[in-house]
Amino acid sequence: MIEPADGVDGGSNAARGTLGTVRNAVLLLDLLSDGPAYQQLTELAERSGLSVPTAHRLLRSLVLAEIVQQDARTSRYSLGPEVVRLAQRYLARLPVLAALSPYLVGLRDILDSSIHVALLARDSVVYVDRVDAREGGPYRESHRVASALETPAGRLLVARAGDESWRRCVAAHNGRLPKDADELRAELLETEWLVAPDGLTGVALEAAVVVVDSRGGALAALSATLPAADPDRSGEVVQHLQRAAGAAGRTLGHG
Amino acid sequence: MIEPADGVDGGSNAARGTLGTVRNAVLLLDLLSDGPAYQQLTELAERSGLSVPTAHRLLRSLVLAEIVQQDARTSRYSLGPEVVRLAQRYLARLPVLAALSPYLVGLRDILDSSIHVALLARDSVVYVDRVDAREGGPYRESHRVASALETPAGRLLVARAGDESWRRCVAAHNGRLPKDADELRAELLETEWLVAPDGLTGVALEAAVVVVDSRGGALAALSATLPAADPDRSGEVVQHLQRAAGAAGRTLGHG
DNA sequence: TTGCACTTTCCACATAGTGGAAAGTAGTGT
DNA sequence: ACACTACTTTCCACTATGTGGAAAGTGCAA
Repeated sequence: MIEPADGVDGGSNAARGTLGTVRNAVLLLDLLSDGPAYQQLTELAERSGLSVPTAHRLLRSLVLAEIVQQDARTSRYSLGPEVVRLAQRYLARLPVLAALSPYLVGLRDILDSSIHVALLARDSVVYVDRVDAREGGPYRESHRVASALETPAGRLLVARAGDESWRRCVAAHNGRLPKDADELRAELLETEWLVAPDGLTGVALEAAVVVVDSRGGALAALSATLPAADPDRSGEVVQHLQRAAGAAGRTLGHG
Repeated sequence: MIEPADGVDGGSNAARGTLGTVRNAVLLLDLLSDGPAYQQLTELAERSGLSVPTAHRLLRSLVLAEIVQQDARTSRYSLGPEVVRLAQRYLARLPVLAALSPYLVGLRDILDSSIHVALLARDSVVYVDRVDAREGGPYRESHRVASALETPAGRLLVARAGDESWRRCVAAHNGRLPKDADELRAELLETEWLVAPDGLTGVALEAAVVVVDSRGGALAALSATLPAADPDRSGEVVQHLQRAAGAAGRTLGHG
């Protein structure tokens, strides 16, 4: 009996005609992206529900491709540098980023704040591009990944993503939501912008807007982190962000 | 007979005990990272040497995991957003980046240039972190990936990587090398820094140094792009870069 | 040394992945 | 409108390929 990584068999299985080996491999990658950077084989096997030899073979195959790294000392496994190359090539050819890029430095100079570009990936917001403010704050989190509902940029994006994405994000969100999920989503779909305290520092404010293509799909979020919490500037900041996001969206022909 | 994606069988095969399905899946990811963003199934099948149904199954499995995206209109395939999430989580936990991050803004302010952090991934340099200069030049290439020998940062890194990495990079480099490969490597191992015209614009200069851990392994490269080509400043720039790289390296306990 | 906990290899079994061929789907030109 | 082409997707029998249990290897600690 095999039946890997699937709670209940039968039923309407969306994964029909899909390779179990690939499913298990990405399951391991998922586990490696959680928790500590380097993890033990036996724990990965247990968490994934795979037998130890199977997990070992999968990891070895991924190590050969440099998708996964194995520490020579402890023989623990972690993600490898090849995922960075793949991601970078993806981002380098992503039209939204190219469209936004020319505006970022100008925005920073006008708004005197750090500017970020965020994408939605599964149930996470990832901050993929940034232009740092003139005076850096005490902390600089360079490769931020957060649960989608945790940040303004993420909230705007996930509300505009598909229904399934929304449900996944609500389920994955461990913090408590201020109101009913559907109601929150309706509210998020109303506003064009969002200002909220930065989840990390708590004192700074993050103002976010979305970039939509010609068909109205939300492709990315553009956000500014105001160094001090002076809410009076929010209006001005949002206005500038919206102008840039609109201009960028207009240069995107067909999404 | 199966024998997928392996020119000659027999011999000392390093891939023994390795899953063909995983090998083929990452082969497709590799192909997707080359050439146009969206590619056809048949061409991917041909380029990979896999049969069309097999390539289709693999891609479908990867799409299910959002490692790969399929355009609803053209049904062509491209890399998907999940690779970005994985890469970001890898980078967020990479000690070198955390060690370098605090110095970047200061370097930009002193040197009045854009600061970059680059890693080596297979045979490519990827520029994974950046702090943009006060006055942005005309172009801003946000997610740069280049053949390792093309840029100063890459050259320094690959010379210090393993022998096999060096060979791979020399083989992958399509431009022509100024001298014999081994001689070039010896030279690169001598210098602590490198200044060369920026491969992209041609006019700007890129100055690079490496960050080494306590055991002398090269973990990353730190580089500055000088807006105008005034070589007199190179000495000063390199000095500041080295100071930051040294300080960062010292905070890294055991690599 | 013994003991423990983890990683890696071995091997027989049958599951799960394979390729050819056929069916479905768009897009194009006449 | 039609047939024609080019590509994507599904079907199916075959067996190559991936699987899990058990055993061997490795390293660290007492």
